[in-house]
Amino acid sequence: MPELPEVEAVVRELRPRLVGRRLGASVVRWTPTLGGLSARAFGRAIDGALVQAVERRAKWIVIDLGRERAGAGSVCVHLRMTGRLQVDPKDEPPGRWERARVALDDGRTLRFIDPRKFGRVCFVRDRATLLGELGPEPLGEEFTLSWFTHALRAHRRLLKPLLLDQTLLAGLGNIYVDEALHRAGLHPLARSERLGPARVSALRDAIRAVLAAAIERDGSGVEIFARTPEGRPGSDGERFHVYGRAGQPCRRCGTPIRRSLVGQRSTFICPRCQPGKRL
DNA sequence: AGCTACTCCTGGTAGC
DNA sequence: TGCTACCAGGAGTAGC
Repeated sequence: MPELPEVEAVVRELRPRLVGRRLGASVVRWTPTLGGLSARAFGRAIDGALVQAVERRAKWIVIDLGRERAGAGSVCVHLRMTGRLQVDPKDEPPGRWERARVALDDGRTLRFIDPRKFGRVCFVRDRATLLGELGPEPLGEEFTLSWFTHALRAHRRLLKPLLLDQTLLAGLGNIYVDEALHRAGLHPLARSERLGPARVSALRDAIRAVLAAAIERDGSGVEIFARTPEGRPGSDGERFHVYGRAGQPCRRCGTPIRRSLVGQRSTFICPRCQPGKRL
């Protein structure tokens, strides 16, 4: 499932294909994709708008339509579990899972494909409507050690659910939280307010290292989710240390990785590298 | 305030 | 072969 690194990869592929393009007519095959807006209102809002920029904020893809009267606002896309955004020739057949498409002025078309229908393509005048509550970017300057120390103390929550909370820190999902916790040697059920300075620092470093490494490799390795907008699969799938590796030996100490549920989510730990409560 | 359970969806897979 | 049952999960919400 796309998390911050996969979304970053998509944005990097889309940017040169979209910036400077003018949007045209849209076709929406599954209206809930628009997040409440009618297909007609969506079409009216974006038709004729010029794409000024394509950016990432947390796991959102933000297509900035600038401030022209015709297209003031942004199209914000969330891939959720299985969403994909790709630019194809305009005669590309929709296939079974296309939920929406928007014509481009270069003869191509921007397609949103999403088998499980969880993804969203939202038009908003003010992006803060969707992005305003998000916490800082884990790779950004705001994610300082002192801020993180304070945030972990203030919230008094279990570590994993807290790290998945996008209003605290924006961009981590199930995979990279498990990877970061393993790298930092921390248990997912540890209390956030009880982490000492060394562990807070190790966690912050681990989060950044895990995300940066994933961005470098472009994609999560889970093929269906890791495809770039051109449909190429992401690179190697051997990168994870714990995620999806139940029963397999920890790459650091050889102890079998254990799977359990934390807050309804699959959670993978090495019981030796991440001591704490039993899962 | 934080925690749990539930909801949205459907492709894939395990079991019979 | 063809069925059923269940799982995956980001984020929002309700209820305690």
